[in-house]
Amino acid sequence: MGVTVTAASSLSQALPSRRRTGIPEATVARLPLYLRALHTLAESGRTTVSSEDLAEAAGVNSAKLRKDLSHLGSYGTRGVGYDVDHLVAEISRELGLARECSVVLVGVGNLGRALAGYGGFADRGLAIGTLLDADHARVGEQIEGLTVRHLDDLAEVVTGSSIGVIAVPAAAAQDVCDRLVAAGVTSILNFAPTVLSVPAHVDLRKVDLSIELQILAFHEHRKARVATP
Amino acid sequence: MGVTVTAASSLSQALPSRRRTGIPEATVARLPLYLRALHTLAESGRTTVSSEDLAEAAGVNSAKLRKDLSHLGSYGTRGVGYDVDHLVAEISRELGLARECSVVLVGVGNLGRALAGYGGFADRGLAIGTLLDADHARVGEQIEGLTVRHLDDLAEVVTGSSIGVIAVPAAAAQDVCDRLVAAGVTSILNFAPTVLSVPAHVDLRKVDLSIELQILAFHEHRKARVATP
DNA sequence: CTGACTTTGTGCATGCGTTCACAAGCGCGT
DNA sequence: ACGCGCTTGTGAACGCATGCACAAAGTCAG
Repeated sequence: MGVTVTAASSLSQALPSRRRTGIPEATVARLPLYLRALHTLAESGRTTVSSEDLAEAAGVNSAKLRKDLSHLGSYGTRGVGYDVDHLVAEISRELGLARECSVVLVGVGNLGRALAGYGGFADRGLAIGTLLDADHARVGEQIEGLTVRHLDDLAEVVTGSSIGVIAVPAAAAQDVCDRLVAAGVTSILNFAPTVLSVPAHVDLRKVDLSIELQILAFHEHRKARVATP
Repeated sequence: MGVTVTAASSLSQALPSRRRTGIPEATVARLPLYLRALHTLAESGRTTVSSEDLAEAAGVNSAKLRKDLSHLGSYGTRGVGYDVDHLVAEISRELGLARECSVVLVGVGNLGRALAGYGGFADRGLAIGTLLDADHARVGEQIEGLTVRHLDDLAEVVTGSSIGVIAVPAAAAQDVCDRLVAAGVTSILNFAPTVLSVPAHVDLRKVDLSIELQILAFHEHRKARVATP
């Protein structure tokens, strides 16, 4: 207890974990953290930052931070630290945030709306590009500056490399998933509480909003159990 | 590619990972997965299930599943499999879902509303108990059968072991967090894209909705890069 | 120019998690 | 009763990730 845990990933299905790039999966999972911390620092006027300070801002160990950054290359200056802007650029480049990687969000219920407006998304570079919904009543609605289009328009909005985000009820998730795949999407992020199946060439990740809460409940339960054995 | 990754946790700050209980943190993170799969199976009428089948339903390796379950005890029958209902009961008990662990959700914006109605939460046992918001205009509103109360009522709704969920804008998160701590909450789940600081005795976990998307972008980027070197 | 201080980058050891592979155990048909 | 086949539970090996501790490298003052 008393330890801040940043939940984020790597309950992986054990991908060889470092597929071809020399960058470990665990490091990739932390890069977004560093990126956000760097943006915050940049806004407060910092131009350089030491691994110690950046690590604290991101909530990780400084040794881990340095090792993570070393996988990208040697972008620090000994005795000084890292140049904030330069590091932002390098991490963004590595994550592929510079390219216009269009994100298609399906489902503009509460969760979809929340995602569209999530502060963390637009960390310069990776913003939701299209909103779709199967409900005709919602088509035409304006959300965060975007107009909701119908799911049937999917084929028109999918470009070369698109990422699909599923934020629909569990019952509709597999159908939406299939349509995304049919439209040529090869990377899908699923927020619906269901296990989806996709062809072998598609990358599927899943975010379950309730898992972290249940983990927390476990610890709370354990605490109570230790107190009264 | 073509591998389904279930994102869920354990980018921990390296807690000794197995604090006192004999149950590894990685296993705890997967128990909710099994629980959901079991509920689905139960609804479709299955009474027993083999590790192979359950593993597929949950999207994990069968060996991993067996090892995970073995940490709870020997609840399987060799040659047959596991009794679905019994296993549900055991996992729920272990996670502390049986106790009425009241969950207090602060912030009923889009994200808060999405959480309140999230299909996965109410997997029998762990439901949101209270909705709070700092905006007087939202107080009194009915959401998912609950009435929104004002944040100032915090002290009245916090019971013995409560879990606090923060679903407010980043700028307000630290303030809400402090108020939760002051009210005696010792387990907090943060959905706001900010690093929060808490006293040593408080358990803080963080869910960042954008991280998974950025990881996916990385893989998509890498795929594109390999294709055109 | 030199020397002392600061901070990066990394070799190494340790521990956790995953996976394989198999023995132990249980039910069922005969 | 008894063996056959199926499934669990686990011992052991491997690999990844983490964290320590230090050498390399650069800055800044004088």
